[in-house]
Amino acid sequence: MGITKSDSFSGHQNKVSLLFKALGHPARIAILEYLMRVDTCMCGDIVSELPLAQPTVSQHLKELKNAGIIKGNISGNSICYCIDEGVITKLRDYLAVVQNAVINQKQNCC
Amino acid sequence: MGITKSDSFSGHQNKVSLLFKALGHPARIAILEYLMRVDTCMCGDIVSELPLAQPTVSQHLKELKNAGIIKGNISGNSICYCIDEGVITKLRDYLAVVQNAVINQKQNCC
DNA sequence: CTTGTTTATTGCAATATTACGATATAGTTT
DNA sequence: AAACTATATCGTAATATTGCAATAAACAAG
Repeated sequence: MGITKSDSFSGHQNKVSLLFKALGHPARIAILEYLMRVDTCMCGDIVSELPLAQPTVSQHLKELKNAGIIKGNISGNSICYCIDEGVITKLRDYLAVVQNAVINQKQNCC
Repeated sequence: MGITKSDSFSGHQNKVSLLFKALGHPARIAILEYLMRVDTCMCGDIVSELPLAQPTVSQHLKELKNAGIIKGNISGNSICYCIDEGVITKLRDYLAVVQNAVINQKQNCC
């Protein structure tokens, strides 16, 4: 019913899916890639880099922050955003486990 | 407006976000982890493993299949599902690029 | 061909997400 | 303090997602 039955799944499964979900929108990937590209954390104008209105960008930033994918420090009257490497590592490690499990499967009929 | 402005983003950004989005639900993570655990591709009953009704599971399987994360082969009157390792690798590689970019940033003020 | 088993599709209700205008808040500058 | 800049929040409309009952479709077994 549009309501996700979070209670029916493990805490681990919920946590992992929330991280992936945060990356599941092109605007948020664009933000991530912009933060990569600027070669430092970005203290300032992310809005002008994206084809979206300021409140929409603010909302996407909030979701990335809530998921822990980016961090934001107040710096004067602007905000300094950067990617939290730890979470990226966590996701990489998770996918490594998945990949290893698949590789080591005794049968692979597909 | 609930409509994602896909046209405003690059094809790459849309593709990546669709992969992450497919993993952005605990039921789909549970399916992935079940497929890992059974130590082979699962030819049969995934429904009984999940706390969801059969049509709901079928829908989640369809989304994983559409995203290319799992493959399904017909095998008699049941279906054989397994994880597509290639896509997992693709996501790992993407996250590795992100991680390296962050590590090599000249300044990291956060 | 009928029955049972497994998976997919349809239709719909409930909730979530996306987007943005308007407005608020916080800080800086003059 | 007034004006300006940057970001957040509120309210709301449009669309998407989630979940399931009912039903269909595809195949196997008797």
